[in-house]
Amino acid sequence: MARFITELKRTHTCGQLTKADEGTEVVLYGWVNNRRDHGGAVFIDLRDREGVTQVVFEEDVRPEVHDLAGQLRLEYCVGVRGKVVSRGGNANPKLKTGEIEVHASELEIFNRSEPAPFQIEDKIDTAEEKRLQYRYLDLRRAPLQKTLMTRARVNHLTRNYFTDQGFLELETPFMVKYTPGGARNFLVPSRLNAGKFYALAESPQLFKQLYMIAGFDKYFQIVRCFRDEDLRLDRQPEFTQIDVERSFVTQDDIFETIEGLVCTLWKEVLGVEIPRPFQRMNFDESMARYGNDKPDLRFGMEHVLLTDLVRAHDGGGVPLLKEAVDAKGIVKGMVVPASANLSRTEVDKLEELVRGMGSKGLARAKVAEGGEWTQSPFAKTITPELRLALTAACGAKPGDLLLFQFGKESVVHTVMANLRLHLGKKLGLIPEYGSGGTWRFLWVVNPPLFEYDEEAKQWAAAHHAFTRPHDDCLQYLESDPGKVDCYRYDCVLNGFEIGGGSIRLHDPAVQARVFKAMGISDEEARAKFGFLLDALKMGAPPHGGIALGMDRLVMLLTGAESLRDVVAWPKTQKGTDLMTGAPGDVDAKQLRDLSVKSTAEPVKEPR
RNA sequence: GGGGUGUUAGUUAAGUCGGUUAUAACGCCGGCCUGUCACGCCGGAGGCCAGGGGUUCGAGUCCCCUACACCCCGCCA
Repeated sequence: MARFITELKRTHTCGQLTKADEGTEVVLYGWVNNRRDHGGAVFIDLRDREGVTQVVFEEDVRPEVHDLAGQLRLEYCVGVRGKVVSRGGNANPKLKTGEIEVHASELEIFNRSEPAPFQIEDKIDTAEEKRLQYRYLDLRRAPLQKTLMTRARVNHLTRNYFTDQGFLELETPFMVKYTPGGARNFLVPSRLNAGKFYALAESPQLFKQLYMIAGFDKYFQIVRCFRDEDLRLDRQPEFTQIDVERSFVTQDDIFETIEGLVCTLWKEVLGVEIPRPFQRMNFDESMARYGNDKPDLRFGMEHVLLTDLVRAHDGGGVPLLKEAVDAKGIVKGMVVPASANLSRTEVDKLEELVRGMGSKGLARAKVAEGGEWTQSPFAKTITPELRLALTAACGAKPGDLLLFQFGKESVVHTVMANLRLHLGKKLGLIPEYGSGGTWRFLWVVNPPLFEYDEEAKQWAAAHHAFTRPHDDCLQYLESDPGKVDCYRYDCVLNGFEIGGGSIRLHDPAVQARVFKAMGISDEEARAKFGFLLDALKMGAPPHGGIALGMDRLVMLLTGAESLRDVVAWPKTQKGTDLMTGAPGDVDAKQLRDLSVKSTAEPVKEPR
């Protein structure tokens, strides 16, 4: 008998064989996906990353091979040699290779498998905790195999796209100097410099700008970034960005580059043509209509800003509304169509939801025939004039339900944005993945450069301090910083921010004014960003760029519901790796070498 | 830092008003079976009900604490 692996090389994958291969002698390698032992004949579904092929072991052909096949169990790793035979009337239409099967003449068990902690199936109910603990088994499942293969394809397509257009793939350091502002950094103690720390790069931002200054005018990188912030469904502590920077460009040039990439990905991976150019929306408009800067445009239920109306009616007899506008808060409303037919209990549940997000409550009103409000805390006190004006402004018809939020601007926006998304999902307004026409790309543009930090009583960079203000706003830098818009842009898809970037500030004089507006002294600026400020004075070209969240792109391309489903080895919500146990303890000597001492209380071990 | 949900055989779940031996399916072990593909049939093993404390004659079930996981707010230039 010939030997597997050394002599018998794999001839086909398990997703490959068809009727056309009938009569061919083949060698397959893979895992036992399922077995059906009929005594005289053993059926095995053999699985590799390409698919599943049925293998048959018959008693009267090779008794010793049949006997060995009888020992096979789920997830055994095996090699099989045999002949491709048509299944005739026994074809399985559910299987890509269902028209044929392999009649085995040789079998080798490379490795047996203990019973797996969960069964390796496409659809699985096993708790994610258990799946993450045995991630290498979870990754054997077809949906995750497919996702990671898509991910590899995205990497490949991205490299080709940029390389073909003359971009250089250049690397940047992960271990960098800590710079304040922005995301919290992971820190790495320096053994050779006691008491000093590297930071893990939260993005290649400054280095890619320095590449521009160095003259590498078209740069890209598929790069890991690290942020020590609290995690979410769509946030991991280490994640991958498609990072891009160009010199001598406008915002529109960046948009063209990125739209080209995204359209290539959607065409090649999904076969979908995305219309260009992408829709654009001003930041202010997005906040007003959707409550955030990453609106999901796949459904309506837009917000209506009612602040001016309420102020014009001086609260309309409702003390809470008057208080809100008097305190410089805002008022927003939203219409839930009559067809939604929400019960009293369901609306109470919504109220619970918004309380969890910092809201004091959920004011509501059901519009009756004739414009009366019912089921509303405002119904008795509100003036008819304001009531009719609000109903009209929201475009509500009899039977519709009005929902209101009022008070502090940021809370109202957040609560209303989440309420809209929640209702969109609950009422089935969001088309399912793959149903077509569901890719709503959007550029959110022209946000303010600064936002006011209430605690510090100080204007601060809304994104980062190196974003270029609009030229026609420069006059307000000193007098009214809140009025300064900038060349910052976010690429949004179906409610996810898939990328963000800006045209950078390359003019040292304007840079100095921006720092001044933020109350950053020359010395402070020098201490924090000295090397970049120096570089900007050395013939820095006009430049700008963007970073796309690669994991999120793959998530959207594959219809995955969580970032953890598109990252091979993800962390839990507390940033731990359930498989390896990271982060772990280190011994006292290691800490001494690093001049590091932990102040953490020893963890009480449960006994 | 805050709010919420959950934790019962290897896995997924059921478990009534607090009541005496904690069920089922799949998987696992043994046996039978040549056309199955969610194969079938017969038999079997498998549990500190997350951990700790309390209430009670009696706790999987009620209360408190802790751990872990998940979702959200804050945070994420």
